[in-house]
This record gives sequence, structure tokens and C-alpha cells, in this order.
Amino acid sequence: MKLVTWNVNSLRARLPRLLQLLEVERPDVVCLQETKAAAGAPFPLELAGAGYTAVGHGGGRWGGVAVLLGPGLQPDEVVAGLPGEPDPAEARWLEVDVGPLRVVSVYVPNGRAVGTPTFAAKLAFLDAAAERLAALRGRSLVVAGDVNIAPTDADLYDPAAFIGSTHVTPDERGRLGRLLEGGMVDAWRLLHPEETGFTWWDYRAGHFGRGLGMRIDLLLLSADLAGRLTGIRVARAYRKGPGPSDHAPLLATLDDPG
DNA sequence: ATGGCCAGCGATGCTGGA
Repeated sequence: MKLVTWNVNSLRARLPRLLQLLEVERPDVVCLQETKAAAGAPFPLELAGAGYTAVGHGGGRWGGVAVLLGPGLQPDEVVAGLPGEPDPAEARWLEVDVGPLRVVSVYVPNGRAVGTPTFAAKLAFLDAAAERLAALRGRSLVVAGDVNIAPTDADLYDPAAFIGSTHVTPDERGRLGRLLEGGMVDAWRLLHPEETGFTWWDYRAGHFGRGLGMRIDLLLLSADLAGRLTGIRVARAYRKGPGPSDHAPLLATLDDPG
């Protein structure tokens, strides 16, 4: 089974690149973030044409998450929204049951600046996510998305450049740690303990070309699924070329259950 | 070479992203 998570920075704007990814990689499950699609907005017909069933949680002008399922897969239970989240209208959390798996696509708030109300809302969202994952403990669980936290300084191009900024504070990292309680595994780090694995690069100032990125998109797996992880990579090709997102897709492969 | 802001809204320049 092949899993993808990708902050597309607008589904509409990214559709050509998304269709390219679906055709080339043929993933089974795709978690999308920042679709910028309104609640109830129809998905582009091209997705169905490519063989994918889409489940969305719309967030209007900003935000929005979705899960795409490949041929032969259908959504069972769908839960949109996160109990206790600060602003449900931002549409940052979507759970979809796919066979024995519960798949979560999550887009954690940015937080903008430490000490602001939006930063407090980011922490509150993370608290709510930890509560929800505790409630889901024991299930075969995939939590995939843009967490807007660099887990450690090894996930930054230059730790000194982030002193005093969001994405690196103990408040944020501590809450990310709570998401990993109960045996959830950071899939990239499981197979790549040293390699940087950046998933986001600022559009500005040539950051991508200069290798100035961050690892803020994560695939978290419950322990049973982590044991089946055979590969994970950042598809940097989708950060290049015409009309890229500022995030690259993260692709993982799981062995079939034996 | 990991190459130099983008998307939405809406009609102009501002907001948000991280």
C-alpha cells in the first residue's frame, strides 16, 4: 500500500501537478492539506477520471483537508472536524476509515508569531489533537499532514535562523511529542534517522535551490503499521517545475499485512 | 546541483502562508 501526504497550497491551482503524481505514483491513499476549497465544493472531475474517490472537509479561502482513495478503495466511516478545535470552520482535521485503517489528514495552524492569539490557537489545536489520538489509541492509525512544527533542530536548515520564531518552540514540540504517545511513530525518522528530509521550502529568495527547507510534513503511524513500513521518500520533483506547491509530497510504502 | 513568492478574492492591493 502506498500512502502520500501533501500540502498542495490550493487544490485548484495544484490540480495539474496532483494529477501527475496520481498517474506516476498510483498511490492508494492521498492526504491533502490546504485545499483552499469551500465546504461542499465539488472536487474536480479529473480526480474521478484518474480513478480516485475524494473525501473533503472544506475550509473556504484558507485551510481545508481531503483524502483521496485509489481504485478499489472506498471510504467507510468519515469524521470531519476535531472535537475541541478552536475554529471548526478552518477545516483542519479529517478522518476516513479505509478498510482496517483510520486515516487522518491534518493541517495544523501556522501560529504566525509566538505569543499571539493565533499561536495560542495553534497550541489549543494540538492539545485537541492529542486528546483525539488518545481516544483512537489501539486502532491501526495513519496521521498524515502539515504539522507546522519542526520536530528537532535537525529538521531545520539553520536552527539559528529560527530563534524566537514559531515551529520550534518547546510549547509546540512538547505537544507534538504528545501526539506520538501511545506508540505512534514518525515514519520518516524511523527509516532515515540522520537524513534531513525537508518537505517545505519558502517560495522566496531561492530557498529551494539553496536547500533551505524544513521538515514540517509528517506521516505518523501506529506501531502495527510502522512495522510494515518498507520505504518513505520526499518527492522533491513536485517542488520543481511549473506551478509547484511550496511543500513536496511525502510518499510511504507499507507491506501488505502478513 | 534542492534555482530566486504564490493563491485567493476580485478588480487593487491586501491577507495568509511558515
